[in-house]
Amino acid sequence: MSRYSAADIEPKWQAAWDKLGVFTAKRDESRPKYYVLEMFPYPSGRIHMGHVRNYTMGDVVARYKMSTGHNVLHPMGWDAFGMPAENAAMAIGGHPKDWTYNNIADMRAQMKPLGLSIDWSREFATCDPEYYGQQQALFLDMLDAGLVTRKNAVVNWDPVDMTVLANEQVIDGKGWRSGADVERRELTQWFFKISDMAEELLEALDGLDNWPAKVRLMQENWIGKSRGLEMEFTLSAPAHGHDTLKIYTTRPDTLAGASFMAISPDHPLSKALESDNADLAAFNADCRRMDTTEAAMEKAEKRGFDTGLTVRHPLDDSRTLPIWVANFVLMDYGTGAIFGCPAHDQRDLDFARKYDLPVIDTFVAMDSDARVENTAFTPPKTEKVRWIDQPAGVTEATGQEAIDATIDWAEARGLGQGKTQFRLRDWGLSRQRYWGCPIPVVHCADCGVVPEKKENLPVQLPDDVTFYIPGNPLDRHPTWRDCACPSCGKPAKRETDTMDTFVDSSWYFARFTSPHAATPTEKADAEYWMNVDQYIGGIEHAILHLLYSRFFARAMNVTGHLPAKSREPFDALFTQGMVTHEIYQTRDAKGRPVYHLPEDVSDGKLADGTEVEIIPSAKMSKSKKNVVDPVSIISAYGADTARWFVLSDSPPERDVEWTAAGAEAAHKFLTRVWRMARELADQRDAGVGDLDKSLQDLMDSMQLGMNPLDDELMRATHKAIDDVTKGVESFGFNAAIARIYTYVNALSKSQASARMKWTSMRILAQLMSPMTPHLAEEMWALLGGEGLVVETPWPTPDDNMLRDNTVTMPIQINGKRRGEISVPVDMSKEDVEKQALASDPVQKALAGGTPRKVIVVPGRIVNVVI
RNA sequence: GCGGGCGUGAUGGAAUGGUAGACAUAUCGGACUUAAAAUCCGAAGGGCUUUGCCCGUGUGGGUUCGAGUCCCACCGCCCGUACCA
Repeated sequence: MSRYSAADIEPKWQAAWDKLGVFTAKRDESRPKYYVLEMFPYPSGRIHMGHVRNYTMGDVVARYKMSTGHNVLHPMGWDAFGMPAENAAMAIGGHPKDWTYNNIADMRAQMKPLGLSIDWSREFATCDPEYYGQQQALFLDMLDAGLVTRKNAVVNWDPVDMTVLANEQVIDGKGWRSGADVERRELTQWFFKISDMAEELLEALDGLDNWPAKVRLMQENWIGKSRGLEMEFTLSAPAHGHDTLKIYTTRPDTLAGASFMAISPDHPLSKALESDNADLAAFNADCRRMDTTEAAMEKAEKRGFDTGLTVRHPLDDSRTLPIWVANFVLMDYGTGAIFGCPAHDQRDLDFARKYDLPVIDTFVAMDSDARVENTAFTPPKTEKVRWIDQPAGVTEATGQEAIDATIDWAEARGLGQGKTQFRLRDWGLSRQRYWGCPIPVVHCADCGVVPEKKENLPVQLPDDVTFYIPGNPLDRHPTWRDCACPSCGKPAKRETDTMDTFVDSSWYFARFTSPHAATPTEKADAEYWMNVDQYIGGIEHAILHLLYSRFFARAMNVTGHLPAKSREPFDALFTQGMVTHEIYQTRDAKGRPVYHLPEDVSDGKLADGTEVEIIPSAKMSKSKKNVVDPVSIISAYGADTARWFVLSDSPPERDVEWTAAGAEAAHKFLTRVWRMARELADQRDAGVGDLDKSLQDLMDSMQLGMNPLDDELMRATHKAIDDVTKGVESFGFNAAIARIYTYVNALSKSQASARMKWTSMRILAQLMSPMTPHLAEEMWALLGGEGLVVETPWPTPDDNMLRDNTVTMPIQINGKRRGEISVPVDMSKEDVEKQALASDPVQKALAGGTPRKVIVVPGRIVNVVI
């Protein structure tokens, strides 16, 4: 071979790894285990660059850990249930099952050429009956343990298609197919009682030291613990059997500033009033004609309806407050009723101005008497303020102090109770869809809702279903629902709801430890392999997937399927950024955007010379025509180039922009490295000198009398090992790669002996092996390395080789760089100061005077203040 | 709306509160070549009155001997917002 050919190299080494089974994970108590996991993909049919980046990062970690003596588990599977399969069946015909398994086969075939160190023997798809049957067993155990409940919840209902819509299927309040106005409809649904674990899920965040702080913060805010006051207001006159209105507030300190009450359209009082108030009924109906997302609710115009009812103000019997129905009050949170304090809440203020309600200040800033006009006064709860009217008698205090005092005050007088509230709601898992895990329960006329017997699992999806009409095919299947009641044996009907696909992805990491066991997990395997030492995935999963998985791990511990140490299943988490690409866009006659494929654009112009508008760094999407297909990159340059590029150009947690030039450059670099190895190998073949087995051997034999050029390269090699190791261990892959570039530049310029260069080149192969494993094996083999790189221990640097004798220190005058001095590393602070003061720029600036202050940061900098 | 994050040369980016721009791309110059490609070597933030000085990390303030980094406000983009996965 006379030039670098990935097409020849890559399949060869993949076959070599397969033959030895180096990636097959086996329990081995004698070695420390390391479980590295990337979030498994949805089988859309094509892998994309985001997958390449995600799995390459995991592969770097896995291969590095392998080389440091760990027994590595690195599995792969498919998050295979979900709506796209049903949508495909509706759009193009066929069956979700065929579509899904075909996609999996395609994606596996696209993924394998990447040369990932995956144990494919553990592969499974969540739509395998073997997997979802165990998920049903888990569900039954959780039901038994009291972790599951049934209650009502609202869904998006499409009245034309007669079907439940997902939030993403509701566009501007209308169904995506029918275009009909979507309605909120209440259904009885299954829930996991995740809110029972809110406190623990919150507190345990503290222990997740190796998770990004931002993810812990997002989860903390999502769980949303707050302490407030629950209290009752007395209605001036009872209405529809209600004589009090129970509210929950996190700001009881502002009670004196209450100027109206607001209740949810779904509040029992609001519903009761509908019967004799047609206008209110119409208002409520209008409020319910909105999709169910929080964003839509919050962004909608704030509207209210005056019920005409009033309550008495608890602080002053002579004051009455009107009760309004307001579209921004959620029935799900607190009691579905609040008091409005316009002076200290912007939303309440906007509402008060709109409907001409009073604004009553209860506190002002320490240094100002300014009253609220059109901006509510909402200082942080930690800021001290002056109170005008405070029930608990507080005069000067922070908001938080006033809240605490008011809760105590209200409890002492029997006006209300302090209450800790969580924002986190129970996890509704019912889905009215076919392509999901059937919920294994039976509805019996006599016995009610009965769990299916474990020996009847899996409750399998029927294959003979059609998708010509919307709705759940399980519902309309002629026979599938029919079954015997597990309790009394009489004819009964199966539940037709299936599980949220988040359930599937909430325990797959545990299943990988024994993917084909007859129980959800196998004790010894779970005990050995858990926890996941390093989990890698997108930041978009920061809340739901990760929170649900944390809940599931606890539930699996409660039900005996995971050890207690796995209640937190992911020891370390890394969230990686997206792969983006420029969009090339022109406009049609009507000014609408027209998108163009990258290959149709050169020098910012189309073939016919039309200038294109370039939109940088956009998420890859088919409709914008800016998708780069990994398969074509691999066939053009090879997997190592693709892997090298996605790691090199951006820090892993940030987005990386795919550019053709960048890919080209990555390939050129790998070619250059290969050529250097080839040339050295040719010299060896010509019989110049002997090879040493390792860097250590070389050092031992050359330590004395080494020539300066060898010494220089030796030091560069040790520094490269040190820096690359640190980079890989800290997810600084781009920095590690930059360091490899520097090292290669030094190596190619070096005039050191052939022996030294051979050894350095082999070290280079090792340092590159986690990122470009095929090229590394090839170099290793060319240079006479023993065995495979993948099985060779990672090199360790010698501390003596990392130390420099002198250091260059910049000299600042008043914080601006004015010169530098070179001093021995271990020179004392005093001597460094003397040298710095004696230097030309300082002497010049001092002009005979004395400095006001001299700061010496050893090994770093000297700052002279004049 | 709310919660979280990000913003540095032409471009991707580097920088434990301590020399801003490592490394790479694009560009320019040189070597090699009949020529080109490839390869190798080199230059380069902007400006000026160029022994040196000024400006410069989205914008405006602040803390510090010293701020890309910490604090406050604002602008823009991205992620999430509970039935997309």
